[in-house]
Amino acid sequence: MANTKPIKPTESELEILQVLWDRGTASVREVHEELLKNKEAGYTTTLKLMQIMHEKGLVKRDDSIKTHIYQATVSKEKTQKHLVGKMIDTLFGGSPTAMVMQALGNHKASPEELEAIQQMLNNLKKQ
Amino acid sequence: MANTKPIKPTESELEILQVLWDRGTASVREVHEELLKNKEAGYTTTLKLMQIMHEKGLVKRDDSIKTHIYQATVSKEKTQKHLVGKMIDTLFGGSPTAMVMQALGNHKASPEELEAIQQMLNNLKKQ
DNA sequence: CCCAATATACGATATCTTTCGTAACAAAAT
DNA sequence: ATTTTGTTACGAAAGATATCGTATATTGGG
Repeated sequence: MANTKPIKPTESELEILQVLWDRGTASVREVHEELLKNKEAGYTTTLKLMQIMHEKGLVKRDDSIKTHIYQATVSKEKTQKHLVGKMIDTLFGGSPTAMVMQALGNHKASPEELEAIQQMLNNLKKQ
Repeated sequence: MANTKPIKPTESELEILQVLWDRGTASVREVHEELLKNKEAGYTTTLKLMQIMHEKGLVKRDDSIKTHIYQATVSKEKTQKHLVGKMIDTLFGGSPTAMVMQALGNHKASPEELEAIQQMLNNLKKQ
């Protein structure tokens, strides 16, 4: 039942996944253009990365047409959960609270967001 | 003023730093024994890693005696802050709240811990 | 003094990640 | 039809990480 693949996307793969999660589907060109907003990179570099991600099963693609269309096969939520869990283990001694406190203490959140967290806390306490 | 070194310990380096943060100081042997509890590895592997960390400046050491004694030069808090910030950026679109919600939603915390977070939220809202 | 045990140093290797040049091909424009 | 443009495929190389074998030194016990 448990998902047997502990997929650990690399830094670069994560950047690409972000774009795919955002857009649902995208061509290499589209992903590449998006990446260029944040950093320098050659087109074939992006292409190669996406081909490797395809081999690894991180993405699937429709190659029935010339310009292949890619799509993530791993969900954003699952990936977040996995990586956050890992960080809690390796950097916060297994305490999610320690991490939450760290995040709240060092990274500003708006009053609205704080309110949202408040709500969630209340729900958790009720259970 | 700004710290110019963008410290990014690798996975293995982080495991070693954990031990050093915990004990304050430790020899290679001591670190190695600790690592063995969680995974297989050769002694010289640990040694080499710590030597590299020394070159990088992640640790300092007292080598006036035969058995060198190591100590972390980067603080646990700073490292946590840095890596959490990075994760927020690359995986949560820059929203610390999104990350907090994820952490709270997927990783159990005790009522006491929830209370602690509650307190912190209240303080943040006052400001 | 000599040996066994324990350390460090260092180089070699393996693997993973990232980057990019080049070739081949298809489609569109001229 | 020929050229230009845009695309994938592929291989090579650079860089970073991790692992380990071997050599060399130091120390303490016998």
